[in-house]
Amino acid sequence: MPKEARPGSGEQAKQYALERLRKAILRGEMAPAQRLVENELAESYGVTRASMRAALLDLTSEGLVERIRNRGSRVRVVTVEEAVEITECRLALEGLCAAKAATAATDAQLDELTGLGKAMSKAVADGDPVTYSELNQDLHGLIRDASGQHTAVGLLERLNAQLVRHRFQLALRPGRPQQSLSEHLALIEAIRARDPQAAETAVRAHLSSVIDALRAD
Amino acid sequence: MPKEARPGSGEQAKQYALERLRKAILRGEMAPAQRLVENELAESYGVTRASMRAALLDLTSEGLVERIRNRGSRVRVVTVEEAVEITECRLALEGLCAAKAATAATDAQLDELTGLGKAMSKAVADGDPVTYSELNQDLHGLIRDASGQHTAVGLLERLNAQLVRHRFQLALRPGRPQQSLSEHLALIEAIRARDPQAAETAVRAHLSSVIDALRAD
DNA sequence: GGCAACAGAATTGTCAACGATTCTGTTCTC
DNA sequence: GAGAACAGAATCGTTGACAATTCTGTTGCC
Repeated sequence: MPKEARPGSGEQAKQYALERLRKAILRGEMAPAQRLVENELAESYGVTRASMRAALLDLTSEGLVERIRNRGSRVRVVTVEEAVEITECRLALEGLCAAKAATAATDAQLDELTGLGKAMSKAVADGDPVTYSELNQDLHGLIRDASGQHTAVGLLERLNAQLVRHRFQLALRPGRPQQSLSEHLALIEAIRARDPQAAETAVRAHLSSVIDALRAD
Repeated sequence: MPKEARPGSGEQAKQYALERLRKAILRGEMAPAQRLVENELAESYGVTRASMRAALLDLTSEGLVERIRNRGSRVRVVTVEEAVEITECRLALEGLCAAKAATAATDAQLDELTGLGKAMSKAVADGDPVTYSELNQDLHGLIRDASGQHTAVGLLERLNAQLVRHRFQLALRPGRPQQSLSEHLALIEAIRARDPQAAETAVRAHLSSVIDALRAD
């Protein structure tokens, strides 16, 4: 059997619907505040309404979907104020991860970091904000993995999912990648030097500047 | 109709079952790793299995319950290592909240803080660890409220829920309340002085000492 | 013409029964 | 006597239908 076949019903139908819908939201295919009708989604994904419902409940607890009793589900809209709050939490948690990563990272991970830094520099030099934004994600992800902080990583993934729209807007702002790059390079250096204190400081500086940029919306 | 009546069925049965079970777990009425059978719980709370099931799913995403496909649900056991990780996240997030609270707290909230500090001193002097532990919770809660950080507060509440058992053990350890008290008083002073930096440092010092105590298990 | 009450449609919430999976204790074979 | 295969029980997963709620467009009244 094909391993990515559509589970018409039964099996892990919920899981399938969950990932499809999550991706759709993260890709911005769903307009903000768009109504999510259980029946429609269930039909379009080829699962039963119960599976779809379960998926929506999951996404609600992930903070991607908002649901009102007897009124249905909507794509959650994150205001700028919320985005700032979320980023402040990221600042605290990623600071922790960066500090841990500075001591816990393997040599192979340090090499990966170095490579990412070069790729990011190149993306900025080439004026390619989309690639840069992706590498940016990879960098933060790598640091999280290297930290070994399972709990913090889980929280951060949830927080990040809620920021897609804002992140996208931010990346396309002129001049933003340049500033972001130098902050990231400083962070990479701190981790490579295995200096937890400096790594945490660098993360905080970086995310503070993100917050400023968000507020300038 | 009585406002806390048992919704024999219908109504918001899931909500009812959810809160009952959550309280039971938080109070430690459920043994660690105890099996949670949907039918049994549903009957004992007077709701249908579907409602109970939904409640269990919610608790799973809150991290209080662990569930294995086709094998059922258990009260999640938090190992010492996890407790340490969770507390490290608390350290980061409560540090943020304390700093914000130092600038955002109202005068009334500062008075409340002062009162709590006195009550805590008294509880320690009286050798009453249970009361002290409750006041401790109140203090952290008050600081969270005063911070106005909606996102961080939500994350912290989830993290804290997972620590009940460890928190309980910690509070009964001889000598622990004394050390904890002085750290808390320093924190209160920092917030009353409206010094964000000092407040964050005080929180970090306090939770670091909690981590040390946890590790000494 | 504007506003409130009302019926119909759309949508979600709940339920009870059926089907699938996993565990457990027993039996059969070597 | 030990291990594997097997049947039975327990439990969870899924489905389809029904009930409750909310929204919407219309009608009647002032």
